[in-house]
Amino acid sequence: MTQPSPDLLFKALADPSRRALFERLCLDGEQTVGALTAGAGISQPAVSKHLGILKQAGLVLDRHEGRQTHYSAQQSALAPLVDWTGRMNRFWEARFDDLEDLLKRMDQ
Amino acid sequence: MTQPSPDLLFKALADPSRRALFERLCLDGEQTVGALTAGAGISQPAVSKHLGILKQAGLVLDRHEGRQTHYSAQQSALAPLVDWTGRMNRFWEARFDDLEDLLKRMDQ
DNA sequence: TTTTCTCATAACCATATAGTTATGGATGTC
DNA sequence: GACATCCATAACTATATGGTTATGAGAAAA
Repeated sequence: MTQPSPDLLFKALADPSRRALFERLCLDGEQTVGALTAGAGISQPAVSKHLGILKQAGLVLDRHEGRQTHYSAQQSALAPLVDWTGRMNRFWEARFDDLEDLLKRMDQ
Repeated sequence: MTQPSPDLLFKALADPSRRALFERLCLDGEQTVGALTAGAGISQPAVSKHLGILKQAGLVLDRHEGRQTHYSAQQSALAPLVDWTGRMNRFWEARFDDLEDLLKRMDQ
């Protein structure tokens, strides 16, 4: 199971409809396409397409049961996002530490 | 100073060129447009446009000095992103806790 | 079997987006 | 003043994207 690229994740989550679908799956748990379509303000094919993109990004899992498909959030797929923001902030902290060191040295 | 919306942030960071610019500002610190253009594989106007979008999302600050503009990363703007991923994961943990509770109760 | 239901895909359209070249304004240099 | 440099904006183009309606495949119901 390879890590999804941050690029795929950012792109998948950049769209408000997709983010709303993902959030709903996170908050309310597994849902069928029909249920998700009911809540979203868009057509069923649009929902299916969005779910396909979320799935490709590793953000959701699908489970077929009879004639309906259940989707659920795969929150662990957010890991690369957390890593990325962490990396960006780590450098901020590092440079902040540098600044602190500098100020300390200037104090002495 | 109002929090930038997750939507603006996700959209701003969804583009690889913009993310590369932001990463570079995070890692290497303040840069002029010229310096950034040198590294990026795109034209100077393209870089300027991307920087404009990053600025609108609150991700970068600009500082004018003579005829050049220096851009720097505003990492604190990532806060809404961290919050969002946190919220999505909190619910995961909550439901995980529920599962644990359930298993414990089943054990007794 | 026939019909109905659920979802995915196809085909299409309008708009958004990311890039380009051209240009101009402001600032520094000669 | 004349020229060069740095950046932003304008105008344009090609492609990507998000939506639609139409349709079809597969499973359940009749």
